[in-house]
Amino acid sequence: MTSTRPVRLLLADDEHLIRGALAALLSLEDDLMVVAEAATGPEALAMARAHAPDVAVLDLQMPGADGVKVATSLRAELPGCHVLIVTSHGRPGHLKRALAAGVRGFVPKTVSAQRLAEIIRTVHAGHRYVDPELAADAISAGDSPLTAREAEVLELAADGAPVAEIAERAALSQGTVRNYLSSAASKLGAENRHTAVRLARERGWV
Amino acid sequence: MTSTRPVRLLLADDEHLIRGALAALLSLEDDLMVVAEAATGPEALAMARAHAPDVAVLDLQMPGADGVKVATSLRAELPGCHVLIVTSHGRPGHLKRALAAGVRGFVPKTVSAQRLAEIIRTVHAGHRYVDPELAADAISAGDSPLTAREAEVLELAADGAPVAEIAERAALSQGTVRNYLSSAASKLGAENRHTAVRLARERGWV
DNA sequence: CTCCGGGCATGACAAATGTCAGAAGCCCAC
DNA sequence: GTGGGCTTCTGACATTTGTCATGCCCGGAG
Repeated sequence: MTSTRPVRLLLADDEHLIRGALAALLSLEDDLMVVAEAATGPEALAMARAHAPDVAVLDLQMPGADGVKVATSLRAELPGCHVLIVTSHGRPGHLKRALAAGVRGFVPKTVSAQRLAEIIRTVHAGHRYVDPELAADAISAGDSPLTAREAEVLELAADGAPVAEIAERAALSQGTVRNYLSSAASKLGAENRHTAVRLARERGWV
Repeated sequence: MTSTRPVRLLLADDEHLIRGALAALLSLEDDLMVVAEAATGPEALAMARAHAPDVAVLDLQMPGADGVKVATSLRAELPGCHVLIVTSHGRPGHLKRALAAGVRGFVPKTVSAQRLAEIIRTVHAGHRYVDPELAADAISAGDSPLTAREAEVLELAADGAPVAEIAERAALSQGTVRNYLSSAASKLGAENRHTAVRLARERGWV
Protein backbone atom coordinates (compact mmCIF):
# COMPACT_ATOMS: atom_id res chain seq x y z
CA MET A 1 0.00 0.00 0.00
CA THR A 2 1.57 3.32 -1.07
CA SER A 3 1.61 6.13 1.45
CA THR A 4 -1.60 8.07 0.82
CA ARG A 5 -3.50 10.33 3.19
CA PRO A 6 -4.53 8.53 6.39
CA VAL A 7 -7.93 6.98 6.99
CA ARG A 8 -9.99 9.44 9.04
CA LEU A 9 -11.90 7.72 11.86
CA LEU A 10 -14.88 8.48 14.06
CA LEU A 11 -14.97 6.51 17.33
CA ALA A 12 -18.24 6.15 19.22
CA ASP A 13 -18.56 4.23 22.48
CA ASP A 14 -20.11 5.26 25.75
CA GLU A 15 -17.27 3.81 27.77
CA HIS A 16 -14.66 6.48 27.98
CA LEU A 17 -12.05 3.98 29.07
CA ILE A 18 -12.40 1.93 25.91
CA ARG A 19 -12.86 4.84 23.57
CA GLY A 20 -9.78 6.60 24.85
CA ALA A 21 -7.69 3.47 24.87
CA LEU A 22 -8.82 2.60 21.39
CA ALA A 23 -8.10 6.06 20.10
CA ALA A 24 -4.60 5.85 21.48
CA LEU A 25 -3.92 2.42 20.03
CA LEU A 26 -5.34 3.13 16.61
CA SER A 27 -3.46 6.39 16.37
CA LEU A 28 -0.29 4.37 16.69
CA GLU A 29 -0.96 3.01 13.21
CA ASP A 30 0.56 5.34 10.63
CA ASP A 31 -2.34 5.14 8.22
CA LEU A 32 -5.13 5.62 10.74
CA MET A 33 -6.21 8.87 12.34
CA VAL A 34 -8.95 9.43 14.87
CA VAL A 35 -10.63 12.72 14.00
CA ALA A 36 -13.65 12.55 16.29
CA GLU A 37 -15.04 10.75 19.33
CA ALA A 38 -18.56 10.43 20.67
CA ALA A 39 -20.19 8.85 23.71
CA THR A 40 -23.83 8.69 22.57
CA GLY A 41 -25.77 7.94 19.40
CA PRO A 42 -26.87 11.51 18.68
CA GLU A 43 -23.38 12.78 19.48
CA ALA A 44 -21.93 10.30 17.00
CA LEU A 45 -24.25 11.62 14.30
CA ALA A 46 -23.34 15.23 15.04
CA MET A 47 -19.65 14.41 15.01
CA ALA A 48 -19.98 12.55 11.74
CA ARG A 49 -21.70 15.52 10.13
CA ALA A 50 -19.04 17.87 11.38
CA HIS A 51 -16.01 15.80 10.44
CA ALA A 52 -17.16 13.56 7.58
CA PRO A 53 -14.90 10.63 8.55
CA ASP A 54 -13.94 7.84 6.15
CA VAL A 55 -14.88 5.10 8.61
CA ALA A 56 -17.15 5.25 11.64
CA VAL A 57 -16.40 2.69 14.37
CA LEU A 58 -19.59 2.42 16.42
CA ASP A 59 -20.44 0.53 19.57
CA LEU A 60 -23.70 -1.38 19.22
CA GLN A 61 -25.10 -0.31 22.56
CA MET A 62 -24.98 3.39 23.24
CA PRO A 63 -27.33 5.72 25.07
CA GLY A 64 -29.64 7.72 22.82
CA ALA A 65 -29.59 5.62 19.69
CA ASP A 66 -27.92 2.32 19.06
CA GLY A 67 -25.21 1.69 16.52
CA VAL A 68 -27.60 0.35 13.89
CA LYS A 69 -29.84 3.42 14.07
CA VAL A 70 -26.84 5.68 13.76
CA ALA A 71 -25.63 3.63 10.80
CA THR A 72 -28.98 4.02 9.07
CA SER A 73 -28.90 7.80 9.38
CA LEU A 74 -25.28 7.92 8.40
CA ARG A 75 -25.89 5.91 5.27
CA ALA A 76 -28.42 8.48 4.12
CA GLU A 77 -26.42 11.54 5.03
CA LEU A 78 -22.84 10.48 4.36
CA PRO A 79 -22.81 7.68 1.81
CA GLY A 80 -19.04 7.88 1.61
CA CYS A 81 -18.61 7.01 5.28
CA HIS A 82 -18.37 3.30 5.87
CA VAL A 83 -19.65 1.96 9.15
CA LEU A 84 -17.96 -0.69 11.28
CA ILE A 85 -19.85 -1.96 14.30
CA VAL A 86 -18.11 -3.27 17.39
CA THR A 87 -20.06 -5.08 20.06
CA SER A 88 -19.59 -6.91 23.32
CA HIS A 89 -22.61 -9.22 23.16
CA GLY A 90 -23.17 -10.30 19.57
CA ARG A 91 -26.75 -11.42 19.12
CA PRO A 92 -27.48 -13.03 15.76
CA GLY A 93 -30.41 -10.75 14.96
CA HIS A 94 -28.33 -7.65 15.51
CA LEU A 95 -25.94 -8.68 12.81
CA LYS A 96 -28.80 -9.15 10.40
CA ARG A 97 -30.26 -5.75 11.21
CA ALA A 98 -26.86 -4.15 10.94
CA LEU A 99 -26.21 -5.61 7.54
CA ALA A 100 -29.65 -4.49 6.39
CA ALA A 101 -28.75 -0.98 7.54
CA GLY A 102 -25.75 -0.98 5.22
CA VAL A 103 -23.09 -1.62 7.84
CA ARG A 104 -19.83 -2.82 6.25
CA GLY A 105 -18.21 -4.52 9.19
CA PHE A 106 -19.34 -6.28 12.35
CA VAL A 107 -16.89 -7.54 14.97
CA PRO A 108 -16.97 -8.54 18.64
CA LYS A 109 -14.88 -6.69 21.19
CA THR A 110 -12.85 -9.82 21.73
CA VAL A 111 -10.66 -9.03 18.71
CA SER A 112 -7.29 -7.43 19.29
CA ALA A 113 -6.59 -3.82 18.41
CA GLN A 114 -4.13 -5.01 15.78
CA ARG A 115 -6.84 -7.05 14.14
CA LEU A 116 -9.29 -4.18 14.39
CA ALA A 117 -6.89 -1.93 12.57
CA GLU A 118 -6.68 -4.42 9.73
CA ILE A 119 -10.44 -4.67 9.57
CA ILE A 120 -10.77 -0.92 9.46
CA ARG A 121 -8.49 -0.91 6.43
CA THR A 122 -10.54 -3.69 4.83
CA VAL A 123 -13.75 -1.76 5.34
CA HIS A 124 -12.20 1.46 4.13
CA ALA A 125 -11.08 -0.28 0.96
CA GLY A 126 -14.72 -0.94 0.21
CA HIS A 127 -14.85 -4.55 1.33
CA ARG A 128 -17.00 -6.06 4.00
CA TYR A 129 -15.95 -7.92 7.09
CA VAL A 130 -18.08 -9.96 9.45
CA ASP A 131 -16.64 -11.96 12.31
CA PRO A 132 -16.82 -15.61 11.25
CA GLU A 133 -18.18 -16.82 14.56
CA LEU A 134 -20.95 -14.25 14.66
CA ALA A 135 -21.77 -15.02 11.05
CA ALA A 136 -22.07 -18.71 11.84
CA ASP A 137 -24.36 -17.95 14.77
CA ALA A 138 -26.54 -15.74 12.63
CA ILE A 139 -26.86 -18.38 9.94
CA SER A 140 -27.64 -21.19 12.34
CA ALA A 141 -30.14 -19.03 14.22
CA GLY A 142 -31.99 -18.46 10.97
CA ASP A 143 -34.70 -15.92 10.36
CA SER A 144 -37.27 -14.86 12.86
CA PRO A 145 -40.40 -17.00 12.54
CA LEU A 146 -42.42 -14.21 14.11
CA THR A 147 -44.76 -11.99 12.16
CA ALA A 148 -44.43 -8.24 12.55
CA ARG A 149 -47.26 -8.00 15.05
CA GLU A 150 -46.11 -10.94 17.07
CA ALA A 151 -42.72 -9.35 17.45
CA GLU A 152 -44.28 -6.02 18.34
CA VAL A 153 -46.52 -7.48 21.01
CA LEU A 154 -43.70 -9.58 22.38
CA GLU A 155 -41.60 -6.47 22.71
CA LEU A 156 -44.31 -4.72 24.66
CA ALA A 157 -44.50 -7.75 26.92
CA ALA A 158 -40.79 -7.58 27.55
CA ASP A 159 -40.86 -5.70 30.83
CA GLY A 160 -43.50 -7.90 32.40
CA ALA A 161 -46.53 -5.74 31.70
CA PRO A 162 -49.93 -7.40 32.05
CA VAL A 163 -51.99 -8.15 28.95
CA ALA A 164 -54.33 -5.24 29.61
CA GLU A 165 -51.48 -2.75 29.40
CA ILE A 166 -50.02 -4.32 26.29
CA ALA A 167 -53.42 -4.24 24.63
CA GLU A 168 -53.80 -0.58 25.42
CA ARG A 169 -50.36 0.38 24.22
CA ALA A 170 -50.73 -1.61 21.02
CA ALA A 171 -54.32 -0.47 20.47
CA LEU A 172 -55.48 -4.07 20.23
CA SER A 173 -58.08 -6.08 22.08
CA GLN A 174 -56.88 -8.19 24.97
CA GLY A 175 -57.94 -11.34 23.21
CA THR A 176 -55.85 -10.51 20.19
CA VAL A 177 -52.86 -9.81 22.36
CA ARG A 178 -53.22 -13.14 24.05
CA ASN A 179 -53.50 -14.89 20.72
CA TYR A 180 -50.33 -13.26 19.42
CA LEU A 181 -48.45 -13.98 22.60
CA SER A 182 -49.61 -17.56 22.50
CA SER A 183 -48.61 -18.13 18.90
CA ALA A 184 -45.29 -16.37 19.38
CA ALA A 185 -44.53 -18.57 22.37
CA SER A 186 -45.41 -21.74 20.51
CA LYS A 187 -43.30 -20.71 17.51
CA LEU A 188 -40.36 -20.17 19.81
CA GLY A 189 -40.98 -23.39 21.70
CA ALA A 190 -41.54 -21.52 24.95
CA GLU A 191 -43.97 -22.45 27.67
CA ASN A 192 -45.06 -18.91 28.38
CA ARG A 193 -44.51 -15.44 27.06
CA HIS A 194 -41.74 -14.61 29.48
CA THR A 195 -39.47 -17.37 28.34
CA ALA A 196 -40.53 -16.46 24.81
CA VAL A 197 -39.30 -12.94 25.39
CA ARG A 198 -36.04 -14.27 26.71
CA LEU A 199 -35.51 -16.60 23.77
CA ALA A 200 -36.36 -13.91 21.23
CA ARG A 201 -33.91 -11.60 23.00
CA GLU A 202 -31.15 -14.17 22.86
CA ARG A 203 -31.63 -14.61 19.16
CA GLY A 204 -31.87 -10.86 18.59
CA TRP A 205 -35.39 -11.08 17.20
CA VAL A 206 -36.81 -8.33 19.34
CA MET B 1 6.31 10.26 45.03
CA THR B 2 9.84 8.94 45.10
CA SER B 3 10.84 6.48 42.38
CA THR B 4 10.23 3.08 43.91
CA ARG B 5 9.57 -0.23 42.15
CA PRO B 6 6.54 -0.06 39.86
CA VAL B 7 3.06 -1.26 40.80
CA ARG B 8 2.58 -4.72 39.35
CA LEU B 9 -0.85 -5.14 37.75
CA LEU B 10 -3.12 -8.00 36.74
CA LEU B 11 -5.69 -7.11 34.09
CA ALA B 12 -8.78 -9.27 33.62
CA ASP B 13 -11.48 -8.56 31.05
CA ASP B 14 -13.04 -10.84 28.49
CA GLU B 15 -12.91 -8.22 25.78
CA HIS B 16 -9.52 -8.49 24.23
CA LEU B 17 -9.89 -5.08 22.61
CA ILE B 18 -10.28 -3.34 25.94
CA ARG B 19 -7.80 -5.44 27.81
CA GLY B 20 -5.10 -4.89 25.22
CA ALA B 21 -5.82 -1.21 24.89
CA LEU B 22 -5.83 -0.79 28.63
CA ALA B 23 -2.59 -2.67 29.02
CA ALA B 24 -0.97 -0.42 26.46
CA LEU B 25 -2.24 2.77 28.06
CA LEU B 26 -1.41 1.82 31.62
CA SER B 27 2.05 0.68 30.63
CA LEU B 28 2.70 4.21 29.46
CA GLU B 29 2.67 5.30 33.09
CA ASP B 30 6.16 4.97 34.55
CA ASP B 31 5.04 3.60 37.87
CA LEU B 32 2.59 1.02 36.55
CA MET B 33 3.43 -2.32 35.02
CA VAL B 34 1.07 -4.91 33.62
CA VAL B 35 2.46 -8.31 34.56
CA ALA B 36 -0.48 -10.53 33.61
CA GLU B 37 -3.70 -10.57 31.64
CA ALA B 38 -6.72 -12.85 31.77
CA ALA B 39 -9.97 -13.24 29.85
CA THR B 40 -12.00 -15.33 32.29
CA GLY B 41 -12.58 -15.58 36.03
CA PRO B 42 -10.65 -18.82 36.58
CA GLU B 43 -7.85 -17.60 34.34
CA ALA B 44 -7.61 -14.44 36.43
CA LEU B 45 -7.24 -16.52 39.56
CA ALA B 46 -4.54 -18.69 38.01
CA MET B 47 -2.66 -15.65 36.77
CA ALA B 48 -2.89 -14.01 40.16
CA ARG B 49 -1.45 -17.09 41.83
CA ALA B 50 1.37 -17.26 39.33
CA HIS B 51 2.35 -13.59 39.37
CA ALA B 52 1.18 -12.27 42.74
CA PRO B 53 0.37 -8.77 41.46
CA ASP B 54 0.04 -5.72 43.72
CA VAL B 55 -3.28 -4.69 42.24
CA ALA B 56 -5.82 -6.75 40.27
CA VAL B 57 -8.03 -4.79 37.89
CA LEU B 58 -11.07 -6.99 37.26
CA ASP B 59 -14.05 -6.64 34.99
CA LEU B 60 -17.29 -7.33 36.84
CA GLN B 61 -18.76 -9.56 34.15
CA MET B 62 -16.52 -12.30 32.91
CA PRO B 63 -17.18 -15.84 31.78
CA GLY B 64 -16.53 -18.50 34.41
CA ALA B 65 -16.69 -16.44 37.55
CA ASP B 66 -17.56 -12.79 38.00
CA GLY B 67 -15.25 -10.17 39.42
CA VAL B 68 -16.69 -10.37 42.90
CA LYS B 69 -16.18 -14.13 43.12
CA VAL B 70 -12.61 -13.78 41.94
CA ALA B 71 -12.09 -11.02 44.49
CA THR B 72 -13.37 -13.25 47.27
CA SER B 73 -10.93 -16.03 46.40
CA LEU B 74 -8.13 -13.56 45.92
CA ARG B 75 -8.68 -12.03 49.31
CA ALA B 76 -8.19 -15.42 50.92
CA GLU B 77 -5.20 -16.49 48.87
CA LEU B 78 -3.34 -13.25 48.31
CA PRO B 79 -4.20 -10.78 51.05
CA GLY B 80 -1.54 -8.41 49.79
CA CYS B 81 -3.20 -8.05 46.39
CA HIS B 82 -5.72 -5.23 46.31
CA VAL B 83 -8.68 -5.60 43.98
CA LEU B 84 -10.13 -2.85 41.82
CA ILE B 85 -13.33 -3.63 39.94
CA VAL B 86 -14.22 -1.98 36.67
CA THR B 87 -17.69 -2.32 35.24
CA SER B 88 -19.83 -1.15 32.37
CA HIS B 89 -23.25 -1.42 33.98
CA GLY B 90 -22.99 -0.46 37.63
CA ARG B 91 -25.87 -1.92 39.57
CA PRO B 92 -26.13 -0.67 43.18
CA GLY B 93 -26.25 -4.18 44.64
CA HIS B 94 -23.05 -5.19 42.89
CA LEU B 95 -21.16 -2.44 44.60
CA LYS B 96 -22.41 -3.61 47.95
CA ARG B 97 -21.45 -7.21 47.25
CA ALA B 98 -18.06 -6.12 45.98
CA LEU B 99 -17.32 -4.09 49.08
CA ALA B 100 -18.39 -7.01 51.23
CA ALA B 101 -15.92 -9.18 49.33
CA GLY B 102 -13.11 -6.85 50.32
CA VAL B 103 -12.77 -5.04 47.03
CA ARG B 104 -10.84 -1.78 47.42
CA GLY B 105 -12.02 0.12 44.38
CA PHE B 106 -15.11 0.20 42.19
CA VAL B 107 -15.32 2.34 39.07
CA PRO B 108 -17.43 2.48 35.89
CA LYS B 109 -15.81 2.09 32.50
CA THR B 110 -16.76 5.65 31.71
CA VAL B 111 -13.68 6.99 33.50
CA SER B 112 -10.64 7.92 31.47
CA ALA B 113 -7.47 5.85 31.48
CA GLN B 114 -5.67 8.74 33.15
CA ARG B 115 -8.17 8.73 35.96
CA LEU B 116 -7.96 4.96 36.22
CA ALA B 117 -4.21 5.15 36.62
CA GLU B 118 -4.67 7.56 39.52
CA ILE B 119 -7.23 5.29 41.11
CA ILE B 120 -4.91 2.31 40.78
CA ARG B 121 -2.30 4.28 42.70
CA THR B 122 -4.86 5.20 45.35
CA VAL B 123 -5.85 1.60 45.82
CA HIS B 124 -2.26 0.44 45.86
CA ALA B 125 -1.48 2.94 48.57
CA GLY B 126 -4.02 1.14 50.74
CA HIS B 127 -6.90 3.55 50.32
CA ARG B 128 -10.31 2.84 48.90
CA TYR B 129 -12.02 4.43 45.98
CA VAL B 130 -15.64 4.17 44.91
CA ASP B 131 -17.08 6.16 42.05
CA PRO B 132 -19.19 8.90 43.65
CA GLU B 133 -22.13 8.40 41.31
CA LEU B 134 -22.29 4.66 41.88
CA ALA B 135 -21.95 5.25 45.60
CA ALA B 136 -24.88 7.66 45.54
CA ASP B 137 -26.98 5.15 43.61
CA ALA B 138 -26.13 2.41 46.06
CA ILE B 139 -27.05 4.55 49.03
CA SER B 140 -30.33 5.76 47.58
CA ALA B 141 -31.24 2.24 46.50
CA GLY B 142 -30.81 1.07 50.07
CA ASP B 143 -30.69 -2.47 51.27
CA SER B 144 -32.65 -5.30 49.81
CA PRO B 145 -35.96 -5.69 51.63
CA LEU B 146 -36.12 -9.33 50.56
CA THR B 147 -35.52 -12.21 52.89
CA ALA B 148 -33.03 -14.87 51.81
CA ARG B 149 -35.71 -17.24 50.56
CA GLU B 150 -37.60 -14.55 48.72
CA ALA B 151 -34.46 -13.60 46.86
CA GLU B 152 -33.68 -17.23 46.13
CA VAL B 153 -37.11 -17.96 44.74
CA LEU B 154 -37.10 -14.76 42.76
CA GLU B 155 -33.84 -15.79 41.21
CA LEU B 156 -35.25 -19.13 40.17
CA ALA B 157 -38.18 -17.28 38.64
CA ALA B 158 -35.81 -15.10 36.63
CA ASP B 159 -35.92 -17.01 33.39
CA GLY B 160 -39.68 -17.27 33.26
CA ALA B 161 -40.04 -20.74 34.70
CA PRO B 162 -43.52 -21.72 35.92
CA VAL B 163 -44.18 -22.08 39.63
CA ALA B 164 -44.14 -25.87 39.44
CA GLU B 165 -40.57 -25.88 38.20
CA ILE B 166 -39.42 -23.31 40.74
CA ALA B 167 -41.01 -25.35 43.50
CA GLU B 168 -39.21 -28.46 42.36
CA ARG B 169 -35.84 -26.77 42.03
CA ALA B 170 -36.16 -25.08 45.40
CA ALA B 171 -37.60 -28.18 47.06
CA LEU B 172 -40.58 -26.18 48.27
CA SER B 173 -44.30 -26.62 47.84
CA GLN B 174 -45.95 -24.65 45.05
CA GLY B 175 -48.03 -22.74 47.53
CA THR B 176 -44.96 -21.60 49.41
CA VAL B 177 -43.32 -20.50 46.20
CA ARG B 178 -46.34 -18.44 45.29
CA ASN B 179 -46.39 -16.89 48.73
CA TYR B 180 -42.76 -15.88 48.50
CA LEU B 181 -43.16 -14.52 45.01
CA SER B 182 -46.20 -12.61 46.07
CA SER B 183 -44.53 -11.04 49.08
CA ALA B 184 -41.39 -10.27 47.11
CA ALA B 185 -43.44 -8.55 44.42
CA SER B 186 -45.36 -6.49 46.93
CA LYS B 187 -42.15 -5.45 48.72
CA LEU B 188 -40.73 -4.29 45.42
CA GLY B 189 -43.92 -2.54 44.40
CA ALA B 190 -44.34 -4.77 41.38
CA GLU B 191 -47.59 -6.02 39.93
CA ASN B 192 -46.29 -9.49 39.19
CA ARG B 193 -43.20 -11.56 39.67
CA HIS B 194 -41.74 -10.73 36.27
CA THR B 195 -41.59 -7.02 36.90
CA ALA B 196 -40.38 -7.90 40.37
CA VAL B 197 -37.50 -9.83 38.84
CA ARG B 198 -36.70 -6.91 36.59
CA LEU B 199 -36.74 -4.41 39.45
CA ALA B 200 -34.60 -6.62 41.67
CA ARG B 201 -32.16 -7.01 38.79
CA GLU B 202 -31.94 -3.28 38.26
CA ARG B 203 -31.14 -2.72 41.90
CA GLY B 204 -28.67 -5.59 41.92
CA TRP B 205 -30.58 -7.54 44.55
CA VAL B 206 -30.55 -10.82 42.72
C1' DC C 1 -40.36 -18.19 79.58
C1' DT C 2 -42.90 -15.94 76.20
C1' DC C 3 -43.41 -13.40 72.18
C1' DC C 4 -42.23 -12.42 67.55
C1' DG C 5 -40.46 -12.81 62.98
C1' DG C 6 -39.00 -15.90 59.50
C1' DG C 7 -39.55 -20.32 57.11
C1' DC C 8 -42.86 -23.48 55.51
C1' DA C 9 -47.19 -25.32 54.51
C1' DT C 10 -52.36 -25.81 53.23
C1' DG C 11 -56.73 -24.54 51.26
C1' DA C 12 -59.73 -21.52 48.86
C1' DC C 13 -60.96 -17.81 45.99
C1' DA C 14 -60.30 -14.26 42.39
C1' DA C 15 -57.80 -12.64 38.58
C1' DA C 16 -54.68 -13.18 34.83
C1' DT C 17 -53.04 -16.12 31.25
C1' DG C 18 -52.85 -19.77 27.76
C1' DT C 19 -55.36 -22.39 24.29
C1' DC C 20 -58.78 -23.31 20.76
C1' DA C 21 -62.22 -22.73 17.36
C1' DG C 22 -64.30 -19.85 14.43
C1' DA C 23 -64.98 -15.74 11.48
C1' DA C 24 -64.33 -11.47 8.88
C1' DG C 25 -61.43 -8.26 6.05
C1' DC C 26 -57.19 -7.58 3.33
C1' DC C 27 -53.68 -8.04 0.18
C1' DC C 28 -50.54 -10.67 -2.54
C1' DA C 29 -49.37 -14.31 -5.63
C1' DC C 30 -50.46 -17.82 -8.80
C1' DG D 1 -60.36 -14.71 -8.92
C1' DT D 2 -59.14 -17.93 -5.75
C1' DG D 3 -56.34 -19.63 -2.20
C1' DG D 4 -53.53 -18.66 1.53
C1' DG D 5 -51.30 -16.02 4.96
C1' DC D 6 -51.61 -12.01 8.16
C1' DT D 7 -54.44 -9.15 11.14
C1' DT D 8 -58.05 -8.64 14.00
C1' DC D 9 -61.79 -9.84 16.67
C1' DT D 10 -65.07 -12.80 19.82
C1' DG D 11 -66.31 -16.31 23.10
C1' DA D 12 -65.41 -20.24 25.89
C1' DC D 13 -62.57 -23.11 28.46
C1' DA D 14 -58.57 -24.97 31.23
C1' DT D 15 -54.63 -23.68 33.60
C1' DT D 16 -51.64 -20.76 35.98
C1' DT D 17 -51.10 -16.92 38.86
C1' DG D 18 -51.83 -13.79 42.78
C1' DT D 19 -53.82 -13.05 47.29
C1' DC D 20 -55.33 -14.02 51.78
C1' DA D 21 -56.31 -16.42 55.98
C1' DT D 22 -54.62 -19.66 58.90
C1' DG D 23 -51.62 -22.89 61.08
C1' DC D 24 -47.18 -25.13 62.65
C1' DC D 25 -42.22 -25.22 63.91
C1' DC D 26 -38.19 -22.90 65.29
C1' DG D 27 -34.66 -19.76 67.26
C1' DG D 28 -33.40 -15.46 69.17
C1' DA D 29 -34.81 -11.00 71.87
C1' DG D 30 -36.64 -9.31 75.72
